[in-house]
Amino acid sequence: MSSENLQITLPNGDVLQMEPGSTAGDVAVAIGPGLAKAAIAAVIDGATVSLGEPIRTDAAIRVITAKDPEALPVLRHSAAHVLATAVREIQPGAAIGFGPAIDNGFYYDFDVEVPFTPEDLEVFETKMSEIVAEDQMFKRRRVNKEEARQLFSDDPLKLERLEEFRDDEVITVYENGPFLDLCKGPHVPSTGHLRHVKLLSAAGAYWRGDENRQMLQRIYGTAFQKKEEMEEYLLRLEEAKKRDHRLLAKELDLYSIKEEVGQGLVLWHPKGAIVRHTIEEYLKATLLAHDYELVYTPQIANEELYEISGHLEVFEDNMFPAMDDDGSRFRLKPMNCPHHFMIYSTQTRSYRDLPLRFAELGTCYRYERSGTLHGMLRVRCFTQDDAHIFVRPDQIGEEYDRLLDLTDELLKVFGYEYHIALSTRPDKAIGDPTVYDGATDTLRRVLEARGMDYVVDEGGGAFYGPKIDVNVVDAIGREWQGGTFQLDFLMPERFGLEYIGSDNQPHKAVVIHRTLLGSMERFVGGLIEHYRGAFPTWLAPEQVRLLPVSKQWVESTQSLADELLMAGIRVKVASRDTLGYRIRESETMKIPFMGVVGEREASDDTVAVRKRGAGKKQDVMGRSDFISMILRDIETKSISSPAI
RNA sequence: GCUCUGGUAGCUCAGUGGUAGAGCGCGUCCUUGGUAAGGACGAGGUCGCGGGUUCAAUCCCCGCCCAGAGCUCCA
Repeated sequence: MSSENLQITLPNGDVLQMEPGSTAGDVAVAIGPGLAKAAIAAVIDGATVSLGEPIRTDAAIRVITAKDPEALPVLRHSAAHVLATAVREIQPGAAIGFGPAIDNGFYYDFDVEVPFTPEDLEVFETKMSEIVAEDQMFKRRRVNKEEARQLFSDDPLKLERLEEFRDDEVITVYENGPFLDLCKGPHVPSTGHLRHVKLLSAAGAYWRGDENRQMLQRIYGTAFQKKEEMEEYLLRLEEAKKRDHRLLAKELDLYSIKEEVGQGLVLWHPKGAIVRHTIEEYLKATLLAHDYELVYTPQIANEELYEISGHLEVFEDNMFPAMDDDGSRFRLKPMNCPHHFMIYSTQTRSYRDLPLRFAELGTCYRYERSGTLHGMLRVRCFTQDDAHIFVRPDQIGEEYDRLLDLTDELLKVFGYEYHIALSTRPDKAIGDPTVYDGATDTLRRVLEARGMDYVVDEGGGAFYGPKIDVNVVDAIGREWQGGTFQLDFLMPERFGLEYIGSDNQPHKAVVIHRTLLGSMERFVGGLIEHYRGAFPTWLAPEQVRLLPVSKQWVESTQSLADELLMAGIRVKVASRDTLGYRIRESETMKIPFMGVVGEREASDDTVAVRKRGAGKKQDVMGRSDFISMILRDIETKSISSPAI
């Protein structure tokens, strides 16, 4: 064997001569003992592989250590194997499904007779630490299909996957201790690397995500390189639990969902309603200032409308059943667009009229599957901050620019960061691909011109047009679905939405479906979690609570309350129970300002002001100063004070 | 919709094959308070709904309703 050495290019540009048959791990050793020790995996020509992977051709190689972002998924995937090893040790009959790394950890699916309990998870976790302590090597092996069939003869799920391989495809298996898995890898060198692993939950999951197939039992877990990272992640989970809008909303009396009314149907209590009302008023004022026109449309429509739109064909599963009226069939509207199109088509429109922007806080009804309902975030009746913008093709770019301006203006007010995603043409797209792609390029240019960071979801667009999505990032870094600006070439065809051009000929308008906040339900639900229930003053249901030190000072306190009310401030006087009790209650209810009035304050016309979250710290101030301070907070929609 | 878990006072939960408890909240009274829970007494329950087993069911069994976790992340 006298084949030539392999030319290995390292990230710093150095070229290493390696003997044929060398592995990625050998490269790490050749670079230095420190790296060899820290190495977890390697990237060969862009593909992440295990250190045991032989190098076949000249290649660019980068060795991955715990510090590299690629290391975490490798670690977690290996953790999934260790989990499967443990489960198999304890329940040898458990058939194994898939066990990938996922966003925040990993899972492994098992086909077992009896679902796992939390106690099972503890047992598995203990077993896993033993496997980690044994430091079993992850050994990679290439096999052909026939060998693989024999290796996995007891694992029907693996066999099913196996049969999907082409005969010429490379099939690899990974072995650690007693456990063997059909797996493309890569893996860490040995189980000893998995020092911080935790199992989190177990639940059913369909084999291959298909609800027509058998249900497997999925165990979720997570793994980290460092203990502190694990602790931080678990803390974040705790924090998210504390912010759950369903719990906070109960404590703060914002909304409820009653069985007697129906699943997924939100009852807005006075305190929740005032939050929503305040947002809606602000939103409508902002839209009018941005040259939108408000419209109102009914919540039902003749079914024929949805035949024209095509919803009946593609969306019927998500629509409530029809109501019959002497041969006409009516549907609760699942979206507002067809109604808005009908308004557009009441007149012959000129190219000079466009863009036309019809906005409505439109209440829609969708039949969501019961298992997907979730507090205010997924409901069956919701009010959408909806608008349909009718433009000429040459106006698309400018209109998207305006939409991005408006988004920025709104989301800043609520203290949200956001990410932008551009979705491009899918295979199933209708119409002329050059029109679709041309429009997509226009959107891309708008984003580029604004210097915005964005991700591209290739093929993620709807079949009728590309879109830009705005995902908001909340106070603890979670992403929520926010705005979406969807271009539509299809509905103008279906509804004959035209305008007369300067050439005196009719042309098809282009529709932009857009929502900025999404639905009021989801937006307010998200805000509750974002603010942890501590709404900024302009949104707080009760902005000020006034506390007379004793009944003696109720009258003086009430006169201050009257002044606040006159100024348009939401205020309550609380005079029962002890002062300490009332202060505690005000804090619990997350009221932004407390004002205490006793002998001193009553005599010199002041108030002792205590801000939410500020503890004992208080400012004694004149009553008019107090009012103007609160008004300033409301007018500026301040999100920084008082403490959230 | 499917799998699992749960449903007991307005809320959070304990409990038992012999028709039920706590804390908070609520009501009344006492206390008239100076910065995160003053005290006493009291009202409040078809133990989710329907059926079955049993002398007896809130508890055991079956069905249903509702809630929670999960059901995309592909060897």
